[in-house]
Amino acid sequence: MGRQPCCDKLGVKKGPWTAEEDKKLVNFILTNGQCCWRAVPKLAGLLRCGKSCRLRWTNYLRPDLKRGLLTEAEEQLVIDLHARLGNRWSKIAARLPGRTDNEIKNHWNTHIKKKLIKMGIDPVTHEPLDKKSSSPKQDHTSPPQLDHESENHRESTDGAHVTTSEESTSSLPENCSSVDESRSIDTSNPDQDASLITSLLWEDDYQTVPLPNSSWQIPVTGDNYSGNGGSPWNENSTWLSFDYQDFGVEDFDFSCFNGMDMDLEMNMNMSTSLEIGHHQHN
DNA sequence: AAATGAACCAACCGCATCAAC
DNA sequence: CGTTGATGCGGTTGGTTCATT
Repeated sequence: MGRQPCCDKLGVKKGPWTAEEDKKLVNFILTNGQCCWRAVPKLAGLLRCGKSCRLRWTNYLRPDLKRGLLTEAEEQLVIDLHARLGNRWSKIAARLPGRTDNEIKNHWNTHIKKKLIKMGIDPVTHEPLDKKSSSPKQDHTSPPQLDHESENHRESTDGAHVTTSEESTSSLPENCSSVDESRSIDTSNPDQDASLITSLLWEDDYQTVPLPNSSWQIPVTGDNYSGNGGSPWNENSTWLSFDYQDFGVEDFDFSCFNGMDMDLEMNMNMSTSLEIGHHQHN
């Protein structure tokens, strides 16, 4: 007997989610908290595979998501993080509260990449393009030093992996040259806030900030969902074609998202204030 | 106003990893 | 310790929207 496919290909709906499906999924999760994703579609009455449900939730329905374009500060942060972590979008996303890996990945591919190229910076290595082309050692097929470094980071930054002391000591805050490079990428950028964010983030002992959904299985209990703007859903619920009160969960407590690490909250506050600061710049 | 191309983004797919047995 | 199943991640695709001609 072979391994079961992640979902029955037969009778599983694909493609864009309808408001009705969203509603079912959110309603189910808010009511039941987390159970295994594989079981979610069945229990929620959805003709989707669990994977699809998880993706929909994490990328779109999660209440702590920010919507809209990344701010300059966030963008700069993504660049800095990418210089260190490479294409590990989930790790990068973990440092940007309210942003998903998919969102960041998309933004990188559609905006930042082009921006960097325009600025003469290789989006893969984060080195100047002309420098790169003049370097006989490097070619585009073999990712240069930075990629090698990021391979090390892959080990040292991934909590699941055991790190050697050498790897971990050389991992992040100490080895800041690339950040300095990327900081100097755009000296005309009035938004030095991003550098501040980055440095503060690295000071944070480079502990991976847990994603909010790491704790979303905490049962829904409280009564302050309608809160004081604390719930990101308040501001952002407009992007949904329905109102969360439709679910009868107006008293839903987002305490499961309060489980977010203080870092995360700090970062959120920080980026919010930076955002404001940035707007004031403009 | 219509046609076309570019840009954007949600969603899918396949592989990797981890935990349970 | 190997196998299996669930979940997570990153690359990619395809549909939709926007801009240009």
